[in-house]
Amino acid sequence: MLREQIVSPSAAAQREGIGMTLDITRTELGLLLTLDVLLVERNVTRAAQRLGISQPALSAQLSRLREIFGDQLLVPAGRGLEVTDRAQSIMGPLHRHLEELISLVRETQVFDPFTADRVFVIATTDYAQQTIVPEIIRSVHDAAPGVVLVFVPITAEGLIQKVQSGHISVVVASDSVIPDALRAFPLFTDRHVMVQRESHPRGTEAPGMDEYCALEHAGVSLDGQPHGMIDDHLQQHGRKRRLIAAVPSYAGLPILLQSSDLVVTVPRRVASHFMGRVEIFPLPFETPLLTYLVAWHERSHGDTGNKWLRDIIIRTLASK
DNA sequence: GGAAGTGTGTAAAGCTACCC
DNA sequence: GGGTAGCTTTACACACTTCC
Repeated sequence: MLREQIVSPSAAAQREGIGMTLDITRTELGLLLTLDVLLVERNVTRAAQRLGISQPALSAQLSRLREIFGDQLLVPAGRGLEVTDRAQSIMGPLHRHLEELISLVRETQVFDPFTADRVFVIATTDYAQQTIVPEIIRSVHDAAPGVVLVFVPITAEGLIQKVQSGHISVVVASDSVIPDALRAFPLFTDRHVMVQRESHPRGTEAPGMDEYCALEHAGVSLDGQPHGMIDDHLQQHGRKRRLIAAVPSYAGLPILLQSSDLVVTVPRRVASHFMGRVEIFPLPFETPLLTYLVAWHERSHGDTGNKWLRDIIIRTLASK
């Protein structure tokens, strides 16, 4: 008989009514997974496909769930199903607890990079995509040929939720981007430099403050605003530079440099990856040090696969 | 070891609501 | 009103566990 109590000191104690009498069965635990999928899909056919069973089988499971909860849980609404108030109240806690159980299982599983076929999603900034992504891909592929890395751009909106839900495995970005709620480990630091094309008419001397502000600049604007961190910093010191154009990505800067007399101010790592011949100068003023981190959510902290990924990113980048 | 009970699966048929 | 989509019910099969 499969139906048995999960938490009980002994069968004898059960018969005697001694010990814990948690009224939940292995079957019901499986049904909770079904319910979780059903509440998301709100469609028996699609939920059955996701769970890899037939639609009637899932319908039977829904029937048992309705019996257990004493509620319809999902009621017909047109051609689909609508959740009841009771199901609505169950939905959040159920999903959270199941996520915790899944994490628990993952924590106990040993991640073997040689045989792993897992997909990791890494959220990065434009900076990382221009500089360190190739190194991460090389290191991961060498160590784990079956692992697939998916890089996605960081969007401030919902970042925490995406990391918390597991849609994003880790975040690689500067400390100004990483939310405090995430665990993080420092990778390296960087500073801004000024870059111009080779044979620029202004010559090859490092610029002074007056010259820097008088030069025509191009920049990167992710949010559509025509000023950034450097402009804010200059403004605090009562200075202003001449920003002529802003492009949405660091990738657009080299062509601007080669085809004009514009100069750009970017992190040194970005400058060192620019195509074409360029000249790099220190800035005539101090800027805050950029600290880059790898960050992850508490729920992934014990996941051996996630830990392996963090370690390989740290090993690859921390020494650079 | 075999019978009985339980859980879960599929196939088929029926019902209901929506769309044209 | 017929076609379609989706859910439920029924009948039956199979696997597994428990009990004798």
